Amino acid sequence: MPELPEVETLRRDLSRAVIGRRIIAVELLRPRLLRGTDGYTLDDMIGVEVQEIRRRAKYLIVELSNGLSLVIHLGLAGQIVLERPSGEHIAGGHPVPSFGQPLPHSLTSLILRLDDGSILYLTDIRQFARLWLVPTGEVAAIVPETRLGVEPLAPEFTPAELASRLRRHPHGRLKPLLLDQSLLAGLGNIYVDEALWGAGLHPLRTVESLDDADVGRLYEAIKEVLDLALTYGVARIINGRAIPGARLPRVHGRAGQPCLRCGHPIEKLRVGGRGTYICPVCQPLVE
DNA sequence: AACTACTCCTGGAGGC
DNA sequence: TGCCTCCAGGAGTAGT
Repeated sequence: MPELPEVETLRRDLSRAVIGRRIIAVELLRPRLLRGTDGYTLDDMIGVEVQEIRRRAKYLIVELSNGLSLVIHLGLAGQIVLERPSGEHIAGGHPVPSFGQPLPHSLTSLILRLDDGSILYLTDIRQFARLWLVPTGEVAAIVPETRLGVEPLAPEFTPAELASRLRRHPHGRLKPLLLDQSLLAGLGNIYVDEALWGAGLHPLRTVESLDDADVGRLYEAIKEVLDLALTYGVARIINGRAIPGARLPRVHGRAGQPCLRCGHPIEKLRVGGRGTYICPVCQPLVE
């Protein structure tokens, strides 16, 4: 569930707390989390300063002062919580286990201790998160530009760019294409549903059925949902169910509840094996 | 090119 | 209460 807005929010929140801090201890409780070290070990992070935290697609890249980078992908249900000495918690990623619950949890995979007394916990109830420690110059081997498309927050992402990328797949359907990280990097199941609802487009629409106005609305809807999530807070969903009270989600996880635009009940379908939520009135399937 | 199925994994929900 | 099955889903791979 951590998609671009969750990872970007975490990047921003962690950056203000850990940049300039030194790592004083590393505990890897679930060794399978670590997928590649290029011959280094996690102990090579000890005594080293955090210089920068970057994001590409759904990857977090923690650049260290010794020329290494810790690359983190939270997978389906990875969560990071930083406990600061003040008692403040900085938390992001999957909301289960609940933020604020005592840590470490039985599924906590990694613990980093920092020189100001902060402790960072990576907890992952589905064990699909992945970690790599590699020279910063070789991060591209883990986060390959050849397999990652345009960043929706970057200036290169324009209506023309979206149209050009979609038009390479005239027979492709919208939802699988928007989930394809090599086309557009960072959207996942939830925000794709939100964007398609915003644009009034059915997830099974083919690219060739879209006119320029449709693509323009889709572009604006993607920008809008990312802006909502980054400004007012990420979508709140646990085990596929929307948690009421936030601005997002507006459609995902709301099966049976009224569409916020027209009142018709939201329907759930499966598209490409993924649970998909639509308003059948606002998002008609036309070819 | 487009699609499906399968793998990794665990916890929560719902059926009976 | 308690088993059992299904589902959640990012990403990679294999097969059609």
